[in-house]
Amino acid sequence: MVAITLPDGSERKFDGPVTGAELAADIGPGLAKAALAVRVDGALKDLSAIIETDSDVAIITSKDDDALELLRHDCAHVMAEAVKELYPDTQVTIGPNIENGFFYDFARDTPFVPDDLEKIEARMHEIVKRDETITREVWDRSDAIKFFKDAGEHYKAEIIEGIPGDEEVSLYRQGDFIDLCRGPHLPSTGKLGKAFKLTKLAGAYWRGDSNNEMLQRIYGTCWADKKQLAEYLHMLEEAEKRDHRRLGREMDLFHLQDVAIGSIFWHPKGWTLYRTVQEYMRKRLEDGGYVEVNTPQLVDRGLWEDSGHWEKFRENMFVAEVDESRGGGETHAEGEAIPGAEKEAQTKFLALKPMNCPCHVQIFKQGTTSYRELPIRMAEFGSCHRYEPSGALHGLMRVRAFTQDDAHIFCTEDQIEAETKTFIELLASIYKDFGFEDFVVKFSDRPEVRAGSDDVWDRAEKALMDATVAAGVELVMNPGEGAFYGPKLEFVLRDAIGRDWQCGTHQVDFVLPERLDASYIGEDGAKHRPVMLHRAILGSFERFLGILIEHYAGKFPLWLAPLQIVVATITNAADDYAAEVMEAMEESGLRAELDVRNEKINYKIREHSHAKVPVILVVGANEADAGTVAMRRMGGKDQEILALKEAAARLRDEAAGPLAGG
RNA sequence: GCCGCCGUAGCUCAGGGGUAGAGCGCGCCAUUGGUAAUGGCGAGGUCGGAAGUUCGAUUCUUCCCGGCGGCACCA
Repeated sequence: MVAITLPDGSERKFDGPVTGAELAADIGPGLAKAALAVRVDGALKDLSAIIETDSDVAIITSKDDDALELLRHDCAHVMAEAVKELYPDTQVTIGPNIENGFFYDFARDTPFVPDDLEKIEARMHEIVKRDETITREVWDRSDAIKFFKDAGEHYKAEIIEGIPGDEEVSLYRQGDFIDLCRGPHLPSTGKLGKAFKLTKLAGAYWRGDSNNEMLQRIYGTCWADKKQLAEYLHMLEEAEKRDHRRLGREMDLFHLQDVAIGSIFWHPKGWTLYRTVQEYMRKRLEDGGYVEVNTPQLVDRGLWEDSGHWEKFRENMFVAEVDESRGGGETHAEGEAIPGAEKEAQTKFLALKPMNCPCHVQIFKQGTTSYRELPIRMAEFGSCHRYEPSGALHGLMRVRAFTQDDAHIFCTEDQIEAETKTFIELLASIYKDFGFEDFVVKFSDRPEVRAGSDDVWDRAEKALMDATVAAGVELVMNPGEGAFYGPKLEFVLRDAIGRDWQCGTHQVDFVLPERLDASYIGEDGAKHRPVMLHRAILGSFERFLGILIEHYAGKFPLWLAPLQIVVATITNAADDYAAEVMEAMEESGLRAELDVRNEKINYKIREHSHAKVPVILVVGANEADAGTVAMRRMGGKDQEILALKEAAARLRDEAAGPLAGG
């Protein structure tokens, strides 16, 4: 006797073991048809799975959230089947689900081209139409390895060899296609439906290691019905419109150019935005007890050797070679011959700083520091250069020249927790001011290769963890991803199309103070090592502004908008009054422009709306007579008639932004 | 750095072995118009760069540069 409890609490009894399919049929023919899989005591299983003991069981249909996982994974299998049919010389490797879809990696001598995607997709629809039964088989491991090796599927064989000995080796068969898979799967390919689309083609290294061969990856998206698919595709299109690279051009904020790859040319409007954010940050740091410093761009190799960067970070550094015996002080790229410098050359290497920390330690080391002075929170809007791999460059998000809102907190070990908590609170408050209520915090703990004793790591990790809990922040664990010198927190924001970017960071460092011999005088009169906390909130201005542009889709709140107000006239008769309005705005410290062109008001509204100017003050003869303005907000249809004085006061208050009153 | 795709006017894109075209934008003229497209005229391109094939290359081939999407990288 097997008793099945359904989600609604009702119970069904069977004489013996029963499959999910039988259970569904027992409940009703409609459900039997719609059933895709079962959840038995919390675990998702095939519809054909035999339930032998009393269990809580839910029948999964396409309406369940779980169904998407099944559909997407089946979609990957159907794609692999299609690929094997069309291109038999292809080897299949792995094909997991990802957010919104799936991918499958294939090994093939000739790479796929975009046209192939259409053919594969068409074949996938055929396979769905064939409605092939999907069956699960458990194989003997060595039989499975032999089977795949004989079939020329060396990657699959390698995967099976890696499966732990106590695990079952299960294969799923649909038509002539058979694949190693943990499952579960749909009962047949027909259940997949039509709501899928292959989206992109990419190279990907076998097992994610760049030393391995590159495979061909095909990405796809898959949904429960066509409506969901259409919605998703539409969302992608909309997201593209808020791409910061596109808005940067459309809104005349910045540009990139071959002559300085990976560096930003900031235009007046973009630079206004940048400065607004920077001035805001400066104020918040000041209030937060930071002192601001500025340190050199070009720093002698010796310091980088001492700090360890020359050894660990050399590949990412821009290095200039200088012959100091020459009067001109010319610099040359490393390796380039210096003309006429065979003799007497006194060559020196200088590097553009990729980080600010070693320089900050130099400031810390000037004179002596008492324990009474700690913590010292030393901030710098530090310009850094890193030679990033060409394939990594991405608009403002990944550049070779950037400015961090960097700071190093020199403190005692006892102060780590409190400083961390204070930092997280400051960060959350700042993110909130920029409109980011949600962000992901990752905790990266000790990596395999690390400096410092386990005891020190225990304490550092505990301090970070305790501080995070105290700050009420939820963590995602990122095991083994800490820096070699200490654990770190990463604060991650998301761009318009769902790509994650690390912005804020907070790292505990016991190593650099040691390497650069930083010390303070303790209560006992003896020298002690300070701990360094490396921390940034925005991360880099470039990346953060990229995220900010996408977050607001260019429609900035008043305090951030590069151009806040346009005063637009209806007729020339209002020109003089418009100039008065303009003056009132400027006196209120607002960034305003006057538009007295001989154009229709429709034309002006449309143009400034496209430019995403938050406020348009329309003035015509009526307003001039009454001493008012007609205020129109970005995106709104209605207008508000206000006395000029009141409009100026209200806009001034609003434009003060989050720093208002401070 | 690796794989694939792409590079034609300021922008979006069409075209194609005989030195190029649209829309928007831009300029000029007319229009003084009450809240998201007024009308007319006009300017603007070494078709990413370098070689090669050809009588002739923007078009075909090769290499280089850059961009895009991934992968790898990301103190």
